[in-house]
Amino acid sequence: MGEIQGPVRVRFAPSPTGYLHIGGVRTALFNWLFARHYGGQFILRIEDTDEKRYVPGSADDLMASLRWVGIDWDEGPDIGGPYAPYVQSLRHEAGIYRPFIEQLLESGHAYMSFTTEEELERMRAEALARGVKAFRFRGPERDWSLDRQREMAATGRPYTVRLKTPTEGVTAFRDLVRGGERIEFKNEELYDIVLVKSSGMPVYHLAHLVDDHLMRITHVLRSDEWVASTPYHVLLYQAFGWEPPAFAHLPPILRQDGRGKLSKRHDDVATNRFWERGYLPEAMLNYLALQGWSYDGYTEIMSREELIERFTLDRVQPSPARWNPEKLLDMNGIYIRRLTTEQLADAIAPFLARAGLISNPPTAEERAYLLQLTPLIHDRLKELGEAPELLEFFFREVTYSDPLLLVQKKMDAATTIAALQAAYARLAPLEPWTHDRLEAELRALCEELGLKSGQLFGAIRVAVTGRTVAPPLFDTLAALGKARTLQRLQAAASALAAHTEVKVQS
RNA sequence: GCCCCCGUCGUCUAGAGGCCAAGGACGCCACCCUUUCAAGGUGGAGAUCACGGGUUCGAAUCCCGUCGGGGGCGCCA
Repeated sequence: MGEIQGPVRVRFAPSPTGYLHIGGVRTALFNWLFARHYGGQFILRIEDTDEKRYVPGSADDLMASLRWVGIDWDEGPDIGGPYAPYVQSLRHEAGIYRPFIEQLLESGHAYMSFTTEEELERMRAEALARGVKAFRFRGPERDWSLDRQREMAATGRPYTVRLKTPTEGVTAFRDLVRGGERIEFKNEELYDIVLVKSSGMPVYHLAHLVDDHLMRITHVLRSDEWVASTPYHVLLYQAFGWEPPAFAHLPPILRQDGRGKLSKRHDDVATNRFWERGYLPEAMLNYLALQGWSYDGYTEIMSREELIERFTLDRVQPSPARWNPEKLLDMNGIYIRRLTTEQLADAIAPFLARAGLISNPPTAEERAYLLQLTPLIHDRLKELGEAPELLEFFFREVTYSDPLLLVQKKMDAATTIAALQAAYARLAPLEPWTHDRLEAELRALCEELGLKSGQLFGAIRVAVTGRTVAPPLFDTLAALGKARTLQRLQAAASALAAHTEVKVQS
């Protein structure tokens, strides 16, 4: 096994049962990278044969999630294609699966099973009670003639169609992720799976396989949890007399604690949550590509194009990866730092608007101001959603919930108030109000007052921003403007005075 | 329970018999830079390559067993 040759067609076939989580995006991504690397096609197909778990709107959400990270498809439910439709319920309505079911019945590879769900349930429970290790159901009808099956069906008894699995021998397939190694199952350990529900709706096993064949899928890259059902698929390909595709089972992404697979219930991993919090799609794409795949021992930051160029199946890891939000966060920071000021400003604008700090879309003045503020937080941002918090004091008045924060090391309320007032006096006449002039004046003031820069600047920082952690001071003052700076110096001094009942000299 | 898959620093990984007294990244710690926080720079702790047997002159790399983890055992996908 080695080189992949010939045209490549792969698909991502999610079921619309809720939000797409990042594990699903990873599976889609590997398929997409594989298709793009070999110049093949990537197909999106919606597998909605489970009427019970269907969640309206989730197909749209899932497509939005894929588009967000930049995954596009060559054929799909929204854009059609030569094998349309790309939604299984629609294909079922169009009668696409019917002849194939008929074929299986005729050839004796499948049979009508009249055992009801309730009976099955009871049998399972009894078997368990008897201490049977594994309940492997094979219906008595598997030995009936097709005519007899049809007669029974004609009486109106509901039935399912089951695959008549062999009871001896082995079924095997090769897996590209494991270097083309053979994975083998004993047929006696299989059971007669349902192919068509009593409602007449085909089940995943049948539908996906017929579709893959009809759509000329060459490689099936899917999550690891499918290896156990692959022998059934192999058996089905044999029953139809079709050439099976190549299989590649991708390692799962485990929860952070390693206990089980990632799930929406336990982990905050719905894809749309990441754009809400301000993750860059490039960062997500890059992070996800590294979950189970690597290029070499040291290259991590790779563009979409580099990923496409470098992605091959032989570098996909068979062992599970583990969800690591800290690594993603770090990577997001890297991608944010690579943005230009303009790009970042435009990226954070919606977040500021949502926080009510600016309008949506921003006015020309707001955008200009934002362009001035963006460099102050550029290196400090890891999620775009943090921007409103970091920038809030530029848009709203500050309050001093704890005035004692104004007091720096080795200072007290009195000296702090004096320092703030001295700063006020020093800056009031300052013209022009620029970074360099502010720095020169305030450094000189440190000398005069006999204060360390940390002390004076710290006090001013809290006075002007209302917080102990903020962007660099002179940039902040310059961006804030003279009027507001002076007003806040005064307000802070008063607040501290009121709080400590120190008398303010006027 | 049965079947299948997997097993290198806490985490993601490099490693395809000698270049490995195991390299990179995240996280962690320290120092430098510095007005706070970041960013950046430098350094550090952290893996007897799950364990035990083989094969071989030589094994993280090959084989077997054990243990551990994960997955599957549905008229869900």
